[in-house]
Amino acid sequence: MPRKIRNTLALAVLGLLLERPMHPYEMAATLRERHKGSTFKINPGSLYDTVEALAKHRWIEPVETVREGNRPERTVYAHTELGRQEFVAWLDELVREPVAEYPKFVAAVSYLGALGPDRAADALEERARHLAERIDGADTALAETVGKGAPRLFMIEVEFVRHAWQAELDWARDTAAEIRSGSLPWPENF
Amino acid sequence: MPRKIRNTLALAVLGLLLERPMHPYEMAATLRERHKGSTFKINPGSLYDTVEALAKHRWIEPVETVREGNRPERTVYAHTELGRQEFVAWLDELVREPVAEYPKFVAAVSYLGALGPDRAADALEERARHLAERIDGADTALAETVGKGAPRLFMIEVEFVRHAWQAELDWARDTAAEIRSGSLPWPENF
DNA sequence: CGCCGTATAGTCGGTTCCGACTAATAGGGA
DNA sequence: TCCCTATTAGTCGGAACCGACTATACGGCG
Repeated sequence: MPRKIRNTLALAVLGLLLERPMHPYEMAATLRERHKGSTFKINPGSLYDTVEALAKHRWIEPVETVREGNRPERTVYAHTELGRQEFVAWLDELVREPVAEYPKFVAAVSYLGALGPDRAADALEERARHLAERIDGADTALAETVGKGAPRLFMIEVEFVRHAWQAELDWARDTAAEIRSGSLPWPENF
Repeated sequence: MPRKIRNTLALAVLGLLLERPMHPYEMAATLRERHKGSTFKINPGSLYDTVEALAKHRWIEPVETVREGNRPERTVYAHTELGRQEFVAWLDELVREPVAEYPKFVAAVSYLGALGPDRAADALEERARHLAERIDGADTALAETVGKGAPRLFMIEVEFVRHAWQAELDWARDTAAEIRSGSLPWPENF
């Protein structure tokens, strides 16, 4: 039987609840505060759906419903023992086994020919510039975090995406250069 | 106004119809034949939905409904001029502008700490082995295609994913080594 | 002290996506 | 010739996902 919950936002929720009980809105705020907005797609609708699904499977449980001042009620959740176990097992699996992900860029590259050589090279060079900016942003975020004395492990995924972006940038530049130089020949039927 | 159709399968459909008219089932078969099954997620349900959406927006049009022998009716579609234009514009945009994609591995890495150092290093090393296999597979596919005299451009996206996998593999091995050597310190609270 | 922008907290309806299932035919072997 | 399997072609109901929208409260400023 495949895993019952696939949305990775559930992973974020579990991770947070392992620290301490929280209500959904607080989860979203905490994730954003920690720069996790680019790791997880934090959409209110998805978040509440996910929390509900986790509760249904008993990976988390509502622990109290508080009302502070006259603000709307908030349901605070905590992880269960089952949730803690599933979290680690899921994590382990996600790291061990690469899964197919169909990124949009790959789809586009597969029809690169349709742009014609000049436009394709232009587009790749522009992408390279955008990637360079993002890499700068990642470096800044990393330096800032290390500066505040936080352990590297807290931003390890940023190190990874930085590495991945660098590789993509290199490929984009090299491929653009190959197109410009003519060493990547362009067939007629495009 | 954002793009009306986001599913990249629509890109594949348009790309095929620019070659010649086809019916949906034939599109799926053709894509699989060309090893595009790892670039596009070809699911029958999604495919028929996508074709319908494309027709609704007049990017493609039904050109005939044939019945061969006693087989069920098949609706053959062709691209429209609007479809051809949108295809190229969309392609251009997808190549130029990196978009956030939230891959599962990044999500998992962001909680790598929860695995503990030994298990994390194990998991990363296993991933590296899986990636090495995939890279071999990509090399085989590339060699085969070039051997058949097909232009490199037809498999350019395979060159890209091969490059991306290699970068991921390098990172996984390096990070595992850093964990093993203790140069990536592990905080207590995990 | 009334007004406005921002933060808090979440709802809801629609679209998209998925994959198990259906159904018919062609081809091959016993 | 009859059955079995593979191939052809597509349907359908439900799960997942999204993001615009709602509603209240707080704090500062003129």
